[in-house]
Amino acid sequence: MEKFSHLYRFSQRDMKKKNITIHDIAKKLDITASTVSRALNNNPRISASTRELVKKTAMDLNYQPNTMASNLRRGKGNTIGLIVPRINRFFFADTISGIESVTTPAGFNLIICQSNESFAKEVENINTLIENRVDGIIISVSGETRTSGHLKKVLQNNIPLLQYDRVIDELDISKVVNDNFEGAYQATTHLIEQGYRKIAHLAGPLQINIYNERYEGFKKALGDHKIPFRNDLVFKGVLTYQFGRDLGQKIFELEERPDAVFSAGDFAALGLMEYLKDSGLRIPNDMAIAGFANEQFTEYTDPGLTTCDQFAYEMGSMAAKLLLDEIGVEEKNRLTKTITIKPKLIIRNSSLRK
Amino acid sequence: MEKFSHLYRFSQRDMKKKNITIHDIAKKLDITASTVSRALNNNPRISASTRELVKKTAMDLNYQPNTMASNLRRGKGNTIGLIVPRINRFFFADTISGIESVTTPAGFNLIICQSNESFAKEVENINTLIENRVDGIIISVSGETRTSGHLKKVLQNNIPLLQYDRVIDELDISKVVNDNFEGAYQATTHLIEQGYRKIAHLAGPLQINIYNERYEGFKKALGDHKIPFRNDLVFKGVLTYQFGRDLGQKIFELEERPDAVFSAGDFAALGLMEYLKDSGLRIPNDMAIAGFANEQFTEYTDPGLTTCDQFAYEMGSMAAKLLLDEIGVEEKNRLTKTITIKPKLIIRNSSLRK
DNA sequence: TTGTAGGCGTTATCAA
DNA sequence: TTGATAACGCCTACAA
Repeated sequence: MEKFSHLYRFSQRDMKKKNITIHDIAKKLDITASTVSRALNNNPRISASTRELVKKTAMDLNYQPNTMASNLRRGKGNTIGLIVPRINRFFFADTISGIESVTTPAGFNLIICQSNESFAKEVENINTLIENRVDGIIISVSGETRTSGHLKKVLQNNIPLLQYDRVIDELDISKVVNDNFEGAYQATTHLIEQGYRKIAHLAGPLQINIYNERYEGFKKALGDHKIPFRNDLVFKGVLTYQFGRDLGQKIFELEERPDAVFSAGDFAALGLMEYLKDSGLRIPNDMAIAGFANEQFTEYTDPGLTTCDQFAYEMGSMAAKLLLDEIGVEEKNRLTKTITIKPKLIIRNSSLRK
Repeated sequence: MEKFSHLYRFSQRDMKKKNITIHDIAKKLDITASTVSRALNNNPRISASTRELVKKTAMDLNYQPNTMASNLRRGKGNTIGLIVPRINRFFFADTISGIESVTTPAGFNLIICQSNESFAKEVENINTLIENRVDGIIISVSGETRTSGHLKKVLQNNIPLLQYDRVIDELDISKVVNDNFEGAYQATTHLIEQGYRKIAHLAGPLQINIYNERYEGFKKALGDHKIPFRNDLVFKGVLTYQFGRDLGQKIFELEERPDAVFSAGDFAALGLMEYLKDSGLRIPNDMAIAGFANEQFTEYTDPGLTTCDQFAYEMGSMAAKLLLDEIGVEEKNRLTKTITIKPKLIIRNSSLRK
């Protein structure tokens, strides 16, 4: 019997565990909740003495403000929603880091969702964020996303929306993007300047803007240097390591091999390079290779892989700053801005003729 | 004048833009808000017909449930807080991905904070999450964290807390960890079995549990194979690429060089390997190298780097599942569980004697 | 099956 | 400078 009563006491205590509210503080100090609220929020219309007293009491009672209540009352939650295709891609992880470095100090929470490159999941994510009444949304769209109805819904709900990296162009909203065209142009030009003339291109899905832009930059660079564009040297697919390896075989067996390859992604470039190395070709002497994204590993491959750095962390922090700016401004006064970040060509030995 | 009045209309409309509530739906259908609430929440105590009607009307009116209100009323926000040292480390990015893959389908939002390896920032993060009344917190502590007062505060607030990877041991709470001891033991044993006898160790800060465990595993493996432990072959520091390079020089110039090195981190292992290669040593013939973490690049270095995979994604998803389990259980009935995941030794050419 | 009523904890407005 | 009051939108006993 003894031990049961003891259990009972415990469960009683658990049930009763109530959070301290501003009313508790008010009661203790014999003032009203409004005063407590004002004191805690550093409202100027309050005497310094009560402010201090309230704060001290709050500490003593181990008071924790209830953000949910405050959110409801003020009609906003100081939260930014973020949707990315995948968190564990280095580029996106880096952008997230940059975003967080801005949002948290500014007093915003960051809710992160990943679409896993699925349009349906992205729509779900959007709905969740709208229901949570986030103060703004930053998105880099999934590989499947072609339409923007779900994004328009965000705007209809009067939530500032900002796109970055992968964007849908039909929307009149701010964005932070990489100058993919310029990056591809530079990389291709670099290959040409190194003396390569028969240059192939591994292209990502051209419906995704970034890959299309890189493709166009590639073509432009050829044209500007009077090198005929050859469609048979463009290979399209999802730019994975395996895709690169498979293409390596195809390219290796070509009657008339290209002397250089510009891949719109580093993983495919790597797969390609490894296959060719395994097949006995020397990089870059027999074939030069350049990638895109400056993935972490590109520095450590043998030879080092020439690629384009996208300043991911900076893209993230700029996107966050831009969004916070928009949140602070009346909708009708918002300007549509596009920040384009110029990528930097990182030249390594995979393309450098000795 | 014409255009001003038109502007005025717009601003009027903006001011008035009110969100649809369950009361609006109720009014339109001439029923009460409670009924609407029940219909929307699939409460069984309601007729199928009204349920459908309500849902249809909600759609028509473009109703968005107000999660903040619902949260306040129910006293919980369906939110999980996550604190990691850095989002843009591949290991953590991967764990986050795993966590998200569990929390979102379960209907929880994920608020992510990074401590940037700073204890002060970690304390701030904790406070924010407590104020937000998150339903649970998952944390991997910063490199500076030695005390657990801030974590105890979480428990005092009756918020389930779970540690993973880097943990503070003085707390009686569940955790998901890597078997660092075992991983290090395996890696070292592998080197010994390959015939190496004079094995050095690059150790991380030993105050951080994971590095200490790896250090102990290393020592144990030596002992079990009757190889004397030599303190002068243990090098401590923060395991960056540069640290590895610098140590490469030091080790290269040693009168009596080790014939193998086990590094508690991949980046330092890489720096070391590059320095030694540049100095003309052949890996693994002149010196074998093994790392820890299975960073993405380890597969692509030349030679490939032997390392330990930690199943980061799985660690994340297990941590999330475990936490959600605890959230569903009364505090007094919660069990303290430790899930230890055995790492997998990935043997590559950096340690494989031909 | 539906309605009534009250409150979650906070803050804004008005009044004193 | 402080107090009284109401409302943010939703959910849930309890009543009908």
